[in-house]
Amino acid sequence: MNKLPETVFKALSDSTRLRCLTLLSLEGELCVCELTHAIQMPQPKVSRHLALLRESGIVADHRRGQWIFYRINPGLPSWVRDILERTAREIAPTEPFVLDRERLANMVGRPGATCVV
Amino acid sequence: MNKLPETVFKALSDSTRLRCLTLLSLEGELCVCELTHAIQMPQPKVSRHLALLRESGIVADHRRGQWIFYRINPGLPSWVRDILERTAREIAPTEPFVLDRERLANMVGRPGATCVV
DNA sequence: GCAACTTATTCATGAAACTGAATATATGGG
DNA sequence: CCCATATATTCAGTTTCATGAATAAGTTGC
Repeated sequence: MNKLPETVFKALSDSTRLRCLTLLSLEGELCVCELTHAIQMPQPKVSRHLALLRESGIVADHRRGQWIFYRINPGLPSWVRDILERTAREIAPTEPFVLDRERLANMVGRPGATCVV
Repeated sequence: MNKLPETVFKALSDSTRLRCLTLLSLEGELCVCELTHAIQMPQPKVSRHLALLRESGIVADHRRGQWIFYRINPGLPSWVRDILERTAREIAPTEPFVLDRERLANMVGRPGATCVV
C-alpha cells in the first residue's frame, strides 16, 4: 500500500511547511536561516518542520560549511514535483507568500547559495 | 489571509478522503452508499469525512430522492481542480484505488446517477 | 402511520500533531 | 581552546483529528 500521496499532502497542509516549500520551489535552494528570516518564525520551529519534510522525502538537504541548504527533493515522482510547482506558482501572488519573498530578497548577509555566480 | 491551500491539502491527507475524492474525480458523481460500498468503510465514517469535505468547500452535494450525491465542487479554483484531477489520474492505477473502482463497477443496484441518460 | 432504506450526528476515547522554551550539537575563526 | 553562529533535538502542554458504537433524521412506498 503506497502512502506517498497522503504524505505529500500532509506536508502541504501546514502553513509553516507550505511557506517553506513555496519559497524552496520558487527560489531553488535555501538555508535554514534564510527560511527563518523570510517567514519570521522561531528557528527551532522551522527546523522541526524541515526535519519532518526531510524524513518524508519531500525535501533534500546538504551541508555547505556552516549552513545546511534545503531544496525540493529532485527524486520525487514528476507528478508530485508538478503539484508542488503548480501550487507555489498559484499561491505566490497572495499573502503571506509575497511578503515572505520580499523579506528574503531584502535579507542582508545571505549565504548567497542562489546568487548568480 | 487565504487558507484554501492548507484546507485542500488537509482534505487530501487522509486516506479515506483521498479514496472518496479519487472516486469522485474519476467517476463524476456518486452517492454515499456507492462510496461506502466501493471503499468498504462503515457508513458513518464515510459520512463524516464527506461532511468535512463539504464544509471545506471541496465537494458539493445534492439530494435526489433517497440518495445524496456528491461531486467535486465545480466552483473550486481551476488550479485546485487540476490538482485533484492530476492526483486522481496518477494514483488510479495503484492500490487501493484500483480495487475501489472494481467494487464500484460490480456493485448491484446502483442508483445509476452516472448512467448514460 | 409504519417499515425499509439512506444518510447524518453525537459521544467518548485514543492517537497524532503543533508549539514555546530550553538545551544540545556542529562548524568556523581567532 | 573559546566564542559566535547555525542548526537540531528534547520536553511538556494543548489542541486537533480519526474512530467505533450508538442513535437520530429524512425519504419512499404501502
